[in-house]
Amino acid sequence: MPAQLVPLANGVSPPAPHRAWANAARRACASPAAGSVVHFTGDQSIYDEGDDADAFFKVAEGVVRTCKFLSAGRRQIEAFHAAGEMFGLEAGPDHRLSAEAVNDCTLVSYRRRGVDRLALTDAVLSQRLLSFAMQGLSRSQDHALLLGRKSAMEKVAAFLLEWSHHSLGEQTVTLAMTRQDIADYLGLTIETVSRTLSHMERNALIELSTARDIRLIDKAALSRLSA
Amino acid sequence: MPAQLVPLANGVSPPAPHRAWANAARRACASPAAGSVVHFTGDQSIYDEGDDADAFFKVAEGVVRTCKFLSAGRRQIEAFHAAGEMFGLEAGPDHRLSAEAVNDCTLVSYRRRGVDRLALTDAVLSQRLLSFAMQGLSRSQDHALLLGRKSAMEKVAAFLLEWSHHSLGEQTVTLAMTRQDIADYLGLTIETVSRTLSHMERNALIELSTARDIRLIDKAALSRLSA
DNA sequence: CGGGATTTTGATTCCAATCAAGTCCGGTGG
DNA sequence: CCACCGGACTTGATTGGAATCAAAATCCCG
Repeated sequence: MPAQLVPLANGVSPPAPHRAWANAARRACASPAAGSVVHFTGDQSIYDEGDDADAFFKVAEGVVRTCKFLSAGRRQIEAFHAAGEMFGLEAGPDHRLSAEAVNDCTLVSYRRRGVDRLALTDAVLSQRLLSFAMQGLSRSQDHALLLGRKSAMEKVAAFLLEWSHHSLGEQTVTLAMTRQDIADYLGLTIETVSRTLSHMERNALIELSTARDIRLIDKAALSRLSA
Repeated sequence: MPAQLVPLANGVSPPAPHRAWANAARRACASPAAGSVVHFTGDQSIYDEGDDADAFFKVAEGVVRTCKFLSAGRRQIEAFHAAGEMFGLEAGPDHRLSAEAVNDCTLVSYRRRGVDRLALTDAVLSQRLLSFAMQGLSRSQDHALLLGRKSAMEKVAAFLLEWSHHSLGEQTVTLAMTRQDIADYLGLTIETVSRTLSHMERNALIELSTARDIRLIDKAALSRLSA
């Protein structure tokens, strides 16, 4: 069976769901601007910091985290990537972050060299790559502001609002990640994340339907809190 | 007198020193890939967050800080830019950060639209822009790790080592910025920065010749501390 | 049900922030 | 030249917010 080839789409619209192609589909593509579908299960490593950056990815289903590690098991999650988002494109020869599946996910893998080559002649693709990089930069800068200058309450509020955009109804946020993931994204501990959420619930800002399903009762107040 | 036009150089090599051209030189350029020379004095604003991003800059002399502001006067410095470094290039229509002169500095200003247009036909320029953006992204991600997961001691050690690369002899770091700038870059307070430096001096890791001239006595130890 | 992982809650500690004086320059003018 | 001024920096005392240590509760998933 030939691997399904997926074109490098224009926008970041959520792609149609893909079915479980064999992992062997990876790298089976011929056209440099087409990707092959790959699957990862929860907590599986996609690539590690320092790995050869010969491929980059677009999320079709699921959520991916990109992160860096420090001594003593400290981890900083740089970003979560949901359906439609790309990650893993590098300027240098190797990956500067690790990438792991937060939950079971379907990705489209693109070969880096092919895209590099194509970009030399395709100005529109070039523009799109630059735009992708600049958006990532902007996101990372907002994240730095959060990490460097916001309180635990502000961090958690900002996180909830950020993720409300990824949930269908913007009233209920369904979190794919654990408290540890959230803590490592916000530069906090799991206990502080949990306490802060409890505190928000006591103050009727949110409702913890389950630990992973959070209803945002008072978005305006959260918004005020997040800055 | 015609404004001096400065080509968008290939690398990030420190450019030859420029003399004080009139501020009127700004935007007087004809070729889209040439820039005009501009001057700013210490603490002067170059542009503010939200300003129209019609120009971006390369530092010829001096140091520039790019930063974001939060309520209650909180500030996060995203980066310091020294000679040879570019800043202010945006994906969207406006600047996402503010930029201010740390000390008196000489910049080369490039018009954004011109470069955009040129990039459509010049693949090499395109590549260079992408590379620039990706380097910024990488830097910002390292910064996020520092802000989210490092102790005060680790932050200051990392900062000193980072800035030793900008000093002529890598033994003595001459700081262009105040303790407040350092604090806002590292997500600390001035007192903590000062205390941490004093502590490092007591432990014979550094020597504070003056407050702004720091001799790195034991770089290996600093390096160990910074991770 | 049962059992492990995840999450919450509680008690305590600790690092960095805050509050509060000093000290050290670098520049200015007498 | 030197005394003085003001901003930048340092140091000290105390507080406070989040981390750590510890334990219970809850949620899954078989």
